[in-house]
Amino acid sequence: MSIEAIPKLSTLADTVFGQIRTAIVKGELEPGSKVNEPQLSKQYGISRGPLREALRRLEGCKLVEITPNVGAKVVSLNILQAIEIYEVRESLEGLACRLAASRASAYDCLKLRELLSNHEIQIESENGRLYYQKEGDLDFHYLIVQLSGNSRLFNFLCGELYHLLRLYRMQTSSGPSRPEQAFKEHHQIVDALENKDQELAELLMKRHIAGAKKTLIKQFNQ
Amino acid sequence: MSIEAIPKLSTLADTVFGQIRTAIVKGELEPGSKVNEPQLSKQYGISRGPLREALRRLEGCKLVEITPNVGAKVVSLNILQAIEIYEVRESLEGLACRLAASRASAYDCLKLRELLSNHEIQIESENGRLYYQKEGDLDFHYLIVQLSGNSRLFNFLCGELYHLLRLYRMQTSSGPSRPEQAFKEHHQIVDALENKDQELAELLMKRHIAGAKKTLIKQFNQ
DNA sequence: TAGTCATACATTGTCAACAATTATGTTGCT
DNA sequence: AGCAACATAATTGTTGACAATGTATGACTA
Repeated sequence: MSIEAIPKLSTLADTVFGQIRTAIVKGELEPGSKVNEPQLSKQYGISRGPLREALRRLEGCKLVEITPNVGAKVVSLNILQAIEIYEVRESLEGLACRLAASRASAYDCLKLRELLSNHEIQIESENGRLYYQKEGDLDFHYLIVQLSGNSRLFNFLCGELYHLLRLYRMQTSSGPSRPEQAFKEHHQIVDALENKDQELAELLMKRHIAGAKKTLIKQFNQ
Repeated sequence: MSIEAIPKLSTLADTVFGQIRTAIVKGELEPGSKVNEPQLSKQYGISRGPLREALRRLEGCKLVEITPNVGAKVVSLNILQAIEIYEVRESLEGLACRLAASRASAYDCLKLRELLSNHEIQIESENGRLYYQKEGDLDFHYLIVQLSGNSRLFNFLCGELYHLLRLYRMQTSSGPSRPEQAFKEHHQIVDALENKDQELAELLMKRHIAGAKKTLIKQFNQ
């Protein structure tokens, strides 16, 4: 009984949805640029049908904006929209962190520490810092949202908001800077989780994101 | 220069998206039931292409679940999922209310009072109470979210979560009960908005929704 | 030269047919 | 009777063609 070659698990529209989402978040599709259906469908080797379905899903994720009879264009975020995202983040991740505090096991906390250790190592190397700024930061938040156990929360944050965040960071070529500070705050948050201190966990996470928002605004104002 | 008959403002997929969404929320499409594409497309007088695009949008709103090679089925919410929604609501509407408190004008507050007055009148009549339980309740929350000025918040709450809420209420044929209590709390919230008391506004809204959640759970446990 | 109008082109919207997969029902066997 | 394997039907996935709409080009007029 060997492992059979998995024939096809998902549909064309779904796989291309993921591919285009990655392309947008990585900046391979320029923010604000118009999407040409025949061109893209040729590029991905599919017909326009599945492509349009993928675009509809991307519309739902707010990664493209579709205007009837005109077409889809890749979304472009300005500072105001980024601030809106951070406001929502602050609220929801605060909630996620509070819920996580009430549910996280010792093992979960260990896993978080491991993650942070890896980050620390990577911070100390120069290109590691780059990595941390680029993606690693979100890993931590991703895990906590998972620990919250609220699937609605998870879907919205990890399936939508984080991608928009990545897009904005890419667009402005600005990672979450202040890695040392963030690193300390992350550890404080795990402390609170270990103690199952829900209120403190929520407060620390909200403050953590509020701080990131301030840095964001400061960076913009110069 | 008379008003011309507006030829066609949106696409078929978009209009049908709205129609099906209404049908789902009203219960005309039974929760948990499978969606038959040929049948639905015939029913709405369109072909399967636009219908599938509409279904993809509904998938984004979490109103249908699509399984590859199997099809879409109308979502069905259990009590646990409803609680998850209320948790997210509590957090986000708290935020919305705080933001609204910092932005709402005297005129905005007047409008809110008017809305509540109309509700009060309708509460006193018997079928009015029914109305209030069914939809009217959300009008108030809808307006406050609008006043928050955060479009990301607005899109998520009013474009997604409230529809799911309506679906659950319909599914369990249980409106938000406790209308008198809710009515009082609504007025308290407007008081806070008028005083531009952000913290109080947030606290009251969160407590308001937390109370609704408790009622929800109590109703379920009997 | 600027503005507008008409024509031609490109792109999006829609459809119906075909291919691939899943669900259904029947037959034959133990 | 119950189960397995096959054949059939129904449904989903995908495609290419056609229709409708928007966009760009260029000629014509003031």
